[in-house]
Amino acid sequence: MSTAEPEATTAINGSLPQQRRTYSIGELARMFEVTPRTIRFYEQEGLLAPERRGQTRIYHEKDRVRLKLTLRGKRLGFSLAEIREVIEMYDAMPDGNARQLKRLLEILADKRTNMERQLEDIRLMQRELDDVEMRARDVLKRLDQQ
Amino acid sequence: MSTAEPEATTAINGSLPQQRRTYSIGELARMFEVTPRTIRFYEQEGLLAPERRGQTRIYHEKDRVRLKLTLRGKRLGFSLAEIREVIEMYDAMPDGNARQLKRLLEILADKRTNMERQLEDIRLMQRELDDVEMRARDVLKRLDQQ
DNA sequence: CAAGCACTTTACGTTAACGTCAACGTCGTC
DNA sequence: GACGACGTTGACGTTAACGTAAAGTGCTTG
Repeated sequence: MSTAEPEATTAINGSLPQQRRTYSIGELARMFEVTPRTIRFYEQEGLLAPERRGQTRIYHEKDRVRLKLTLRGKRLGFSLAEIREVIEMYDAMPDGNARQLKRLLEILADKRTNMERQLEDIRLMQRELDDVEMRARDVLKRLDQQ
Repeated sequence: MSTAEPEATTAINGSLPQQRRTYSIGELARMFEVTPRTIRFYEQEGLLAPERRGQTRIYHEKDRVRLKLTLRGKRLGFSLAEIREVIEMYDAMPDGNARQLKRLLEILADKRTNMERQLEDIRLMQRELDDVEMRARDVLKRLDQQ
């Protein structure tokens, strides 16, 4: 459970007209505080598909956004396989058939209930933390008074 | 990411005066939709410490609450080691020295920022889902019209 | 041109969190 | 008293998500 994420983005394809900014694997790795190994692994798992210049990988905005979404998904406890499933369906959307699209909507609904669940969990967990903290402060105060 | 959790509880020690309800490992496993193996594993990792009647494990309310908190923690992406750390410190609280208590408060603060992070992630993720769903419905509608 | 740096692939290693299987004990009951 | 349901302890297997090490490519900089 780390702590990194540059700026905000809107949709899954952060497609402002044509920012011709590209990134090397090292740059991207530093941006998100992961190792290049991790990024290559995500590619191997079908989560990224960067351009190639010869051997070397070239990452565009699209790839950066995908990586960001992937890491966010991970922090929320999704497996890479689950994340890939959504990404793949999203990519297949334009020419997706009705059955596929409906399947996508199902998955999305699923993720949604998952999010709701987590919200509830977080609220409950925050209460526990409140409770434990109160007691700890209490004991501390008593120690001070002696 | 499963879906189970019986009723609500207040503090880490759901200590209503004396509910003399106990549970077998199988009962507990069914309640929370985990396997007995999982529960034994949590014990081995120091997250549970049930009473023993001969060979057999006897679980009380306290154990049930711990298990619940453990599973909730897991859903929020905490490792078993992290969860144990909090539980251990909580147990050591009554006679904990100041240093330990302050360390506990630090950990709690840490978990808190973590929760905040997750809340933000969830909000962002929900927007992505909104976005993807909209587009999917859009494509579907177009397919219907043809 | 040698050194250094960033990149590449291949392949084996590692950790967490269980699953699975064997081999056994202990009830209640048919 | 055999059977089934439930419990027990090992011990080994498995999966996801990388880490790590080896060995090579390609640029550019002193």
